Amino acid sequence: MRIGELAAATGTSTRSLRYYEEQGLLPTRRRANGHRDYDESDLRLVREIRGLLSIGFGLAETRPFVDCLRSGHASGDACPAAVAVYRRKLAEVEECIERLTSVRDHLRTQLDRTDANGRGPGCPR
Amino acid sequence: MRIGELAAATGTSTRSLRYYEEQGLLPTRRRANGHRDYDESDLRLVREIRGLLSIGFGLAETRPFVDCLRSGHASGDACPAAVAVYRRKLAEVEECIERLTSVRDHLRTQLDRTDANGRGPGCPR
DNA sequence: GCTGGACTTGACGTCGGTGTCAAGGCCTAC
DNA sequence: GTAGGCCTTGACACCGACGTCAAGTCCAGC
Repeated sequence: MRIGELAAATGTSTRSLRYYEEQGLLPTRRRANGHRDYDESDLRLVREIRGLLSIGFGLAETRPFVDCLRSGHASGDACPAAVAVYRRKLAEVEECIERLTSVRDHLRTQLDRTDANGRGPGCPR
Repeated sequence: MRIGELAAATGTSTRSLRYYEEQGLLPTRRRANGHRDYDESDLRLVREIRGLLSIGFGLAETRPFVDCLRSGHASGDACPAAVAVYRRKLAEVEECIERLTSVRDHLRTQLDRTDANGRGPGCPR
């Protein structure tokens, strides 16, 4: 499989795939003519990466999952390092939710207050 | 008040203040020697900006609040344009909370499974 | 043999809010 | 007069995940 096919199969771009390779997430197998060559296992790697990115992981955080797959495990989260990242991410997400919730409450309070006050004249738009 | 004093008074940096000015958020008053000159009203402007930034507003989104203050209103959110930004931000934040909540639930599920099985179902998505 | 599409590497652009450096002007104290 | 602290403008660096352009290589089809 060439890079364009892999990109199409995973819904990403060749640029991204080269970037993942540059970051050490994808292997560098080449054909005789220098073109990159991929197989089914690489397809799984890219799907794992894209899945994690889509839910807010950083590229670096996908490494344990990718390593896990490449070391022969059936799923990327079968390894302790990956599970640890899951836990860390969960804590991060929970903290973010908390922060946003308090911001939300703050915004609601402000809106209630300005609704009560009415509007001032001569405001810039 | 010179720029260094304003920076100290607002807990920010001179670099940031010059940037705000560059973005049209702060006035450009100068002394005879070319140094920037600030007063109490500018202090309020910067405090408004920093407060909004700290709860996740972008600098551009602070503009209506700053304009509102500069047009003589006692508070930055006294003007319709500012209230509109509040509403928009509230919607954004709420959507973000929703997304993160579903990610959180997803992560928890994954963790439960790996805890139970020693292996997860594969690519999360 | 030629066209054109897919591939290669390399490098710069993006976005936001700064940090930081450079080279110089101003002002006060000693 | 000089040290040094604050000010000035200008410009590059950063982070992340790419987009995009450039110039050249490879290969299949006609």
